[in-house]
Amino acid sequence: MYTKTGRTTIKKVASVAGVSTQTVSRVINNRPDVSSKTRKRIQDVIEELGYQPSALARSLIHQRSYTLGVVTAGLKYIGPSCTLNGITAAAEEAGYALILKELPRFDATNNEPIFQELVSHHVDGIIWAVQEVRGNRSWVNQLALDSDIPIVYLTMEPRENISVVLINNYMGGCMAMSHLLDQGYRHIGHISGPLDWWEARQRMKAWKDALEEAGIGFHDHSWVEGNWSSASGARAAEKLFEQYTDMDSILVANDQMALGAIQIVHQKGLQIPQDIGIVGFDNIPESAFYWPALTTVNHDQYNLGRVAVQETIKIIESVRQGLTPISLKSITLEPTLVVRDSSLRLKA
Amino acid sequence: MYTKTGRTTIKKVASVAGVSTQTVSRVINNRPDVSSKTRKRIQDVIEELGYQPSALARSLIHQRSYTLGVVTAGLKYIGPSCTLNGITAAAEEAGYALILKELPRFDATNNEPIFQELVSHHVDGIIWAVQEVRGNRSWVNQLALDSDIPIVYLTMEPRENISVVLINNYMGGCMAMSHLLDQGYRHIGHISGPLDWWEARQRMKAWKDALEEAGIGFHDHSWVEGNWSSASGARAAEKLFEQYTDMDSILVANDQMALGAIQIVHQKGLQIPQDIGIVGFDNIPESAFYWPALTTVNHDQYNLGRVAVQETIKIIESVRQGLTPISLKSITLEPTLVVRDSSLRLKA
DNA sequence: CTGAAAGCGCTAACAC
DNA sequence: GTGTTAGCGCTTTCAG
Repeated sequence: MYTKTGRTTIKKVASVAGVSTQTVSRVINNRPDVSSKTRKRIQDVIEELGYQPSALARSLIHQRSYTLGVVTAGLKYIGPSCTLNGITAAAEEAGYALILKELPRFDATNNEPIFQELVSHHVDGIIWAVQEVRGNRSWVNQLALDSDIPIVYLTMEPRENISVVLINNYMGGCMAMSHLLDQGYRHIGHISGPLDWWEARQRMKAWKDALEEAGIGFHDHSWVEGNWSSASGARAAEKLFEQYTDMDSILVANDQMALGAIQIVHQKGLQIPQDIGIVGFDNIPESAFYWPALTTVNHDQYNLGRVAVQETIKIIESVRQGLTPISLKSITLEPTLVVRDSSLRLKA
Repeated sequence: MYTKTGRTTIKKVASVAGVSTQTVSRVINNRPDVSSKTRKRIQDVIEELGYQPSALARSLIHQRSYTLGVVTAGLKYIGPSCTLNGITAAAEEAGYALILKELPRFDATNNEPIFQELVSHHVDGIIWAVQEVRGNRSWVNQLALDSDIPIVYLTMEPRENISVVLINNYMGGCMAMSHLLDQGYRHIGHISGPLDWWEARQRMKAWKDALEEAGIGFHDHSWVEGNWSSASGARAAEKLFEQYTDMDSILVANDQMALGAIQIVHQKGLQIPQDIGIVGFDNIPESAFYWPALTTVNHDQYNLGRVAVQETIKIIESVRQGLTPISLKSITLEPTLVVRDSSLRLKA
C-alpha cells in the first residue's frame, strides 16, 4: 500500500509523448497553437498517466494561487459553520481553493502567526470569519492595513478603510422588540450574550433603545448576561424571574439560550406565550420545533459567507488590474423576524 | 489600499543583508553553520522586511507540503462541523495546513475532480470526512486504492485495505435499547434516519436486533423513516402514533428528530416519560435542555476528527520512511449513553 | 563559515 | 506548430 512512486510531472508526459514540456503545457492550458494530432496524442498520455498539473508550481509562476485563506473560530457552533458552508460554496463556484485555520478561542489575539502562515501559502485574499470579541480586533489597524493582501472581515463594527461584511444585529433586535410591544408585552426582560461580544452588545442595545423609545425604560434588574449556551440561558432565566417579578416576556439573544429559558418557564408552570412571551435570535433549524415553537430573528449566515467570498474576490481582481485604489466598504445584511407561537399572545 | 507590491523574497533579504540567498536560507532553517554575527544581521533584515518564507516553494523542493486535504459535506449541520473542529485542532497541533473542500451533496458521487484538485495542491494526505451515503463510496476501490497518497475515511463500513475511523453506531443503538427495556418499555417504536445512510442503517439494526433478542420482535408498522430534520421527526412521530397504537416509547435516530417527536407528544397531551419514553442519538448540546431533557447516545465527533488526522499523519510518516507497507486498519470509537428525564420512568 | 550551480514543476517570451 | 531559455522562491549539493 502507498508506494512512494512520486508525482507524474509535465516532463514525464512530454517524454512519453515525445514532445517538449512546452507543448504539453499548451495542451493543458487549452492553447490553440498545437496541431490537433499532437494534442490528441498528448491528451491520451495525460489520461493514461493520470497526470495532474501542479497548482503549486503554477502559483509560483503566476504570482497568484487562486487560493483564499479562511480564519474561523468555534466551528462546533452552528453559526460559524453555516458561514463556512457559504464560504466553501462560493469559493467552489469561483474556482478558488480554501486554506482553513481555526482559532483556538474566539478572542484569540495573537493572530500574526496565523496571518503569516497564510501569506506563506500565497493566498490571494483572506476572510477573517471570526466575530468581534473583546480585543480581538486590536491588531487590525497595525498589521492588516499595510498588508498588501486583501482581507475581508466578518461580523464586526464597521471601520474606515476596512472591508467588513456584517449582519444588522441591532435592527434584528429592534424588530423583535416592536413585535413584543405590538403583542402588548410591557415588562420585557433580556438575556444577553456575553457582553465582550460586539454582537451581544448590539442586540442588547436594541432592547434598551426600544424600551426607552416606548417610554418604558429599563432597569438593571431586568436583564442578565448569558454566555450563549442553553445552560446559561436557563440560569439567566431563573435569576431574571427572581429579580424581575412582574416580567411578562424575554428577549433572548440567541435560540440556544432561549431553549434554556423555556425549560425554566415550563418548570415554573407558566404558560408561553400567555404568561411569558419569548423571542430568540438566530433562527436555528430546531427553534421551529421548540415547545412552543420559537419566535426568532432570522439572519442568513450562509449568505454572509458567500458575500464575503464574492467581496474578497472582487477586491483581488481590482487590485490585480491595478485599478484606482479601491475604496473599501462595509456590507450590511438585513435580518428578518420569524413569528411563531412563543410570542403570539394576540391570536389573529 | 492594497498596492501591488509583491512578495518579499529570500533574494531581497539576501541583497539587503549583503549575503547570498544560501546564507539566508541557513538562517531561516536554523542551521548551525552561520556566524552569529551574520545570523543576527540577517534576522534583523528579515524582521524589518517582514519576510515570510514561501511554503509553496518549499513544498516543491521537499516533495512534501505539510498540507492535508479535507473533504466534508453538510457543514451546516452540527455533526460534520464538530468533526471539522477536531480536524483543525489536530492539524494545527501537528503543524499541518488544511485545504478544505465541501461536497455539494452528501451522496455526491463524482469525486474524482475533488481528488484531483487536492493532488494538484500536493497534499500529503486526505481525510474523507463524508458519511457513507448511498453509492458515494463506490469510487473508493478504483481510484483511491492505486493512489499513492494516503487517505483516511470517516464514518463508513470498514473494508479491507482501507483506513477508516468510525463511531460504533450499532453499539450506541444497543445501549439505548437496553436502557429502554430496563425501564420496562416493551412497545418501542423507531424513527430512523434516511436509510441510504450507513449510519442510519446501523442504528436501525440495533433497534431490530434488540427487539428480537428480547423476544419481542418488530413489525413494519412500528418504525418510520425520517430525514434527520426536526420536521421529519415530527411527521414520523405522527405517523407512528397512527400505525402503532400501543407504542410506549421511541428510539429516535438523532436528537433533532427527537425534538420534533417530542413536540408531537406534547401536542397529543401525552406525558414523557410516563406515557412515552424517548431516546435520541448524538447528544447535541441542546438536548439536555429539551423539555423534558433528552436521554441520548453520546459520541465524540470532535475526537473522530482528531483521530483521523493523527492516523493520516501516521500513515504519511511511515510511507515516507519507506517502512514495510503499512497494513491499513479501521479504528472504532465507542459511544456512551446519557440518561436524562425523557426515558426515566422508574425513578430510583 | 559562505557562495555558486542545479533543479522542484511549470510557463512566458522568444526562437525556429 | 514546436522547442529553447530563463526563472517563480526556495534548498540541496558541492566548492572554496
